[in-house]
Amino acid sequence: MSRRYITTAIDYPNAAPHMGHVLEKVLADVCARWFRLKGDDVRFQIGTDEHGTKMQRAADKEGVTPQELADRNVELFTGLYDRLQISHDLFIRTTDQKVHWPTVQVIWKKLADAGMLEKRSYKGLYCSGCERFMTARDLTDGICPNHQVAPEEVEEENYFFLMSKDTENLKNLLTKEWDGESYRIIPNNREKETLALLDQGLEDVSFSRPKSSLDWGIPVPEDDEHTMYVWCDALTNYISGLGLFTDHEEREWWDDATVTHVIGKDIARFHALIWPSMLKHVGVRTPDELLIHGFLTSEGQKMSKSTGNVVVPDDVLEKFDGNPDPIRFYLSHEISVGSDGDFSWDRFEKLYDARMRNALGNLLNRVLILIQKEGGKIAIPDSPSDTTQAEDGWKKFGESMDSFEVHNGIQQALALVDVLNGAIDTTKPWTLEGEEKVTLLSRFAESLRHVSLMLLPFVPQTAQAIAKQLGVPYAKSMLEKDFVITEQMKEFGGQKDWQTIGEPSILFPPLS
RNA sequence: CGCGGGGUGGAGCAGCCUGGUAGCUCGCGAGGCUCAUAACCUCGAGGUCGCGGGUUCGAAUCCCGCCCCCGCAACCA
Repeated sequence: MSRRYITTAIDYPNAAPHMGHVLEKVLADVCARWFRLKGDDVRFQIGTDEHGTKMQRAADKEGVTPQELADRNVELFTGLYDRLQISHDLFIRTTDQKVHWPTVQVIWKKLADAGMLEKRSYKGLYCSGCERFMTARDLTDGICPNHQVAPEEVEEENYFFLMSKDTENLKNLLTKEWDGESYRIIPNNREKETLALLDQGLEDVSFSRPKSSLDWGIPVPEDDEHTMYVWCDALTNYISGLGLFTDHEEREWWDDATVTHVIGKDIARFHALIWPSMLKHVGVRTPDELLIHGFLTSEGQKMSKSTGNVVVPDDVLEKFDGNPDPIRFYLSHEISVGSDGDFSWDRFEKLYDARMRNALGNLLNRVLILIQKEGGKIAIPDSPSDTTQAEDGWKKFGESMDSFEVHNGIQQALALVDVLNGAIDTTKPWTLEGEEKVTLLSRFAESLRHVSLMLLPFVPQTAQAIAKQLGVPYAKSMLEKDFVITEQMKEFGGQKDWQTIGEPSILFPPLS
């Protein structure tokens, strides 16, 4: 058995969560659930990054304190993730002074002791209207588009993290190894992109702001005049959640686990470069895998408030009376891991109808009703061809899932559904009688049991509903975190204590 | 010459790393079945895999050049 630590990016709660947040959490949750199901010891962490000027400004605008804003908005995230049945073990908040801050401050001190932090003056173009430094791209003809004024050149003191020292090391870490450690980027088309960053050369990174320009954050240890900027604060959540460098360390989840960070392409550079560099200089090993997902468009267009095409996740849930599985299914099935994808209501409804309702739900129903008419008994015959197919199916499925090609995994499960629907028409069980009929139908039911197990990481509730209708004895414990898909369960006819079916019912109702 | 991503039948995508009969979902046409949620199955139409060149016995896949879309991932969480 192996240990796995899976994390997502921590979300910035200056506004309500959108589909992009959901994509990432569902992807990570599918992975976490899969590894649990195969028997790994899994710890899964998500959270919120609550500091910074954006939060400060959003709070000022509303006339509340940043903490009040954070407390209020964080509930939008935790509530949504509960409704989506994200199976995290810890939700970490960067404003948590007990869980998060102590580790961060130790990290800072260790980086300082290692000679990796240096106070320098930073010169930039500051717009007093925006209250922030502007980059060349922010400006139109050198003028702030929001305030129609030219920003002034301002100089301030920052602590810089001397990352440029690690350029070669990081390249080695990502391509070969650094001190025997390697950090793999998944999928490999993202690897190329990230490595290109290295070729551009690495610059040192600003790690702090004067307190006068950034107050809402973690104070720099032993320097009252400065507040930590996002990197040291936010990235550290991955180990502060494990209590590293405190008296309640759970270090086995880092040192003796496969560590996988699930993040979006926008923050790949920080996770691929700054984070491992920080870790090395505080004497903590680097993570193992960086799983980078793409962005979602909405109806083929970039999601933005001005376009008005931002999809509110709760609207999607509401369409299905709070059932999280349709959206979990859509995101898993339609978006290739790592690629950009699109959310379209039309596509979403069609997929629900065609795949979930017609292919899967209807198959379950037709099989169960036929069995019910024969008395509801299950009698799975020995069948070498079925046995081989089950073995091959699980092998392929496992390979897809293990390599994080989860879209292939769910599609394989659905491909099996198609095969079964076809086989029913060919074998016409309704024309048979007696034992012949029961054994044939039992084979279909048994195949559906396998489908249900394969769907379990993606659509847990649905997978359990299928197993319950099938009457599989383990059905009631399927959603528990210690439920494991055993070798026996993966065998065709391996569930010896399964005798009768349950009560058939409509798995997915039609859309109104 | 900023950096990336993409261009595959009507629509949306997979395949490309590790060359070898072009695959999936939706849509369309014609049959079939009647167990089932007006569902299901079969067959069919529809593609010079952006363009040009190269490597190869063989290229959607590898190499070179070009065209067209999209993103910003430059201290933006």
